[in-house]
Amino acid sequence: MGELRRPFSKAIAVLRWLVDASHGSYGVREISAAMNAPVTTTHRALNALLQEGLVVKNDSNRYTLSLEAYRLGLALAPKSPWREVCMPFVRRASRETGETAAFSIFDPVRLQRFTAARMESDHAVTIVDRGYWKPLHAGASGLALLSFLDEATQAEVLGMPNISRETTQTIIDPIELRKKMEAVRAKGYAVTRGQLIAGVVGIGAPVFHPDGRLLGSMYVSIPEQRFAERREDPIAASLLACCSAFTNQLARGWTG
Amino acid sequence: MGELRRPFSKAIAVLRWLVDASHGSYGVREISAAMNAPVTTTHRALNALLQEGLVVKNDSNRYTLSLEAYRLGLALAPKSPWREVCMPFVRRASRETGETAAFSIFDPVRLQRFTAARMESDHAVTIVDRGYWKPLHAGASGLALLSFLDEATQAEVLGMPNISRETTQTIIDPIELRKKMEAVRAKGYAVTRGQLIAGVVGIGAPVFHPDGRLLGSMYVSIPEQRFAERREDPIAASLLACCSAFTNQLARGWTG
DNA sequence: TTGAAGTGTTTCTTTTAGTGGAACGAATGG
DNA sequence: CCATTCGTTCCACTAAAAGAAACACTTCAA
Repeated sequence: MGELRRPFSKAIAVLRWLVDASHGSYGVREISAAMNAPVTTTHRALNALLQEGLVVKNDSNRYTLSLEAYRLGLALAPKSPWREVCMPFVRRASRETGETAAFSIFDPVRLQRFTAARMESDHAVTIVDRGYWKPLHAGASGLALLSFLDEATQAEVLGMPNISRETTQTIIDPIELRKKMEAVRAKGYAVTRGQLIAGVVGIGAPVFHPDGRLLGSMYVSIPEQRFAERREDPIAASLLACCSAFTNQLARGWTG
Repeated sequence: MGELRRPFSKAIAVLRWLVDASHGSYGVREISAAMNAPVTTTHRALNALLQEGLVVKNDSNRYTLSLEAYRLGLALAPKSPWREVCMPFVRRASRETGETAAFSIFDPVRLQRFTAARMESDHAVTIVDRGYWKPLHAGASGLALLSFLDEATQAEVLGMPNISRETTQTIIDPIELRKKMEAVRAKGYAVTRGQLIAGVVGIGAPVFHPDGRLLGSMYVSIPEQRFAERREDPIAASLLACCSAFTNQLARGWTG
């Protein structure tokens, strides 16, 4: 009856869930359900986290991330090798386009991306998202990455089980996706409408490491109402300039 | 010969060490030494972390924090319930005093503090520190907390084994410390010179939760050369105003 | 060229503590 | 007041964590 035993994995899964999904306190059974694990195991994992001071239990026996957990986050965030390097370029892109600009990091292991830095525009209406891992097949930022990967990796991504329909505009057919990717490569950047968030136009371009490997993508998000066709060219030009400036800076001394 | 078995604890210790002490890559034996644990155990812990994607192993078999680890930090930091609440007051204190202002959170379990938010002054010379847990017996921020704790807790702190001499100015004699604390209580804030960092004057005042318990302290750090005696009063006044404004804001609806 | 001293990793037996279904006692609520 | 939740404890079972030692590999000096 003995199932696979990986206490560390279980506890980290709980921690990760609390970090990603959370803002508040949760009961054992609630967490257990999310983990898809027996209550006892989750309870034990929570106790381990409790002992390490990463979660706290309040008066009504519900669990929350602890101050120490937040401290670790606060200590880690500024050390992130990415933020400091990409922030100037994100700022520049936002200033030049007048819209919300951001930089997505590509993870060659997960074959996913996440937004590492973002600069909101001054407009009252801006786009918010929550900075978790995102797929490559949907949205300008993802497609700007996917389209410039090598053939083998592209095939791997297209074959992944989580080619999900994020919105009604998401392309999930491999053939159509390949066609779209071809168009992206031809232009040098990706333009999508509401593929990831309904009502949002995205323009994204790849950022390469000087050694040639794909690092991430810079992108701009614009509410559909505010976007006009004629804005595409100048925005894309500005974005591409930022991307190559980024690569150049990396070339001038940074051993990533 | 079987020692205590706590795989989760070991792995978290390694992770924490990497987060706190690190900016770079480390070998197994190096980490093992820092952990004060057998190489094998550390190796296993690293493998667990590796499997969870929290660390990565580079070509020369050295270990570093992974992108995913940084992502967790980036995801966690902005969610910190502290930053968003205290940031406005830190900004105000910095603006009013013209110096670097910060807010320290008091942890009633660890009986330590750490800096949750900081606003640098515009001067060329500013104070930097690294945001880990700090003791209460040294520096204005710590003393502003220690002095306003209840008698029993104070005794516990003074009896702790880590009453360390941070600089030559640190007071470590319990009797002298009590005298200093008495003075702090009388004034309502703490002024220290170089107790934590040589050449830095600190002025700190306690922040209370509306329900009366001690939350943290706001403090200002000034390079000694730039500090004049006559500046103490206005800075302290500004600080105390910020602190009570903070408490008032908490009273107006925040269920900390 | 050799070998001493590093490194990270694997092997191995012992034994602890993780596993999870079931039972428990305290809240909660219709 | 019983039914249903909750978090927690109990328990036999056994997988995996422990850690000394051997291993494979690189480095570097003699």
